[in-house]
Amino acid sequence: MSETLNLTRNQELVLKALLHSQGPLSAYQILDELRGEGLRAPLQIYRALDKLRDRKLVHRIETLNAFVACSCHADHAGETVAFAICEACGKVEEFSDEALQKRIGAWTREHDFLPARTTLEIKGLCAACH
Amino acid sequence: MSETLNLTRNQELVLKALLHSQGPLSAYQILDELRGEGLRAPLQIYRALDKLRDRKLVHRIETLNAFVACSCHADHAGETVAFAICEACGKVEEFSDEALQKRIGAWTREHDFLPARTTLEIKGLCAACH
DNA sequence: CTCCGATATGTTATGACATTACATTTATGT
DNA sequence: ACATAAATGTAATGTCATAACATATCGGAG
Ligand SMILES: [Zn+2]
Ligand SMILES: [Zn+2]
Ligand SMILES: [Zn+2]
Ligand SMILES: [Zn+2]
Repeated sequence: MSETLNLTRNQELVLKALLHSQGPLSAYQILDELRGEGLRAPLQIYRALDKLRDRKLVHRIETLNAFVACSCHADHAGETVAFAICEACGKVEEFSDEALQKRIGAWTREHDFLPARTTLEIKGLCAACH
Repeated sequence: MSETLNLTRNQELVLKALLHSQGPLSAYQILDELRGEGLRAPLQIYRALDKLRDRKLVHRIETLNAFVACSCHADHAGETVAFAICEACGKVEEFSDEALQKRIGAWTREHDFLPARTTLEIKGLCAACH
């Protein structure tokens, strides 16, 4: 699977670290996990993350300064991706809500604002934690 | 006006710095503006910001690591506050959309997620910049 | 008024997150 | 084989935020 993605060694290592994690990881946490593989500097992680984010294989959680592997079931074409973040167990659920996007689109049209990227992060307690 | 808010000296200085600014300011930018008033350390700014944020007089823009004075026309009671951020001129428009909140509420109910705080930031170009 | 607890302040040091700059290596297409 | 673009390695630095501790100010109970 990763083979078909033509990832470089560093990119593949970073992606696997995120896939194996239960929750979001900071760049420095990823680095610590990959020191055994020979990675030493933060920049090696950030560069891999940048490429993975370009390809929507990884997302950044702005409110946590951390990263998650994409768990999208559908495609990312033009979608606004949102996250529900449990403050108890740390799990992050990625989702994309059609109606929500429509509402955001309605606001931007009404206010003549040309949107480029939308960040939507909801913090609270997941079903298992309340 | 600020007098009726019973702000301390540092809080009032920080709030005024944000009110006089055209766009969001980082804590360190605020500090630089207030060195003339005798402030020297980042913590003095962060402490004032914390109090101002508690009282919803200031909001943090997560995607910019920066802060803005509240420009809310209505009250903040239970509202989700959102921001439209112009990437050309830097202006930030604060808003609160009832329908949007309803949609977010619908998603969280459907997924049995108990929301605490929502962050919604839209980056793009404002009416004046496109 | 005096004491006391709560809140705010001042200062230094440190921790956490991210990028610049530059040299080197590896992949790709002609 | 060569030229070019992409990726990597490394060190230093920049930016954002908090910990720890000492001091000062405010406000109410006695
Ligand atoms: Zn995704
Ligand atoms: Zn949970
Ligand atoms: Zn506001
Ligand atoms: Zn603009």
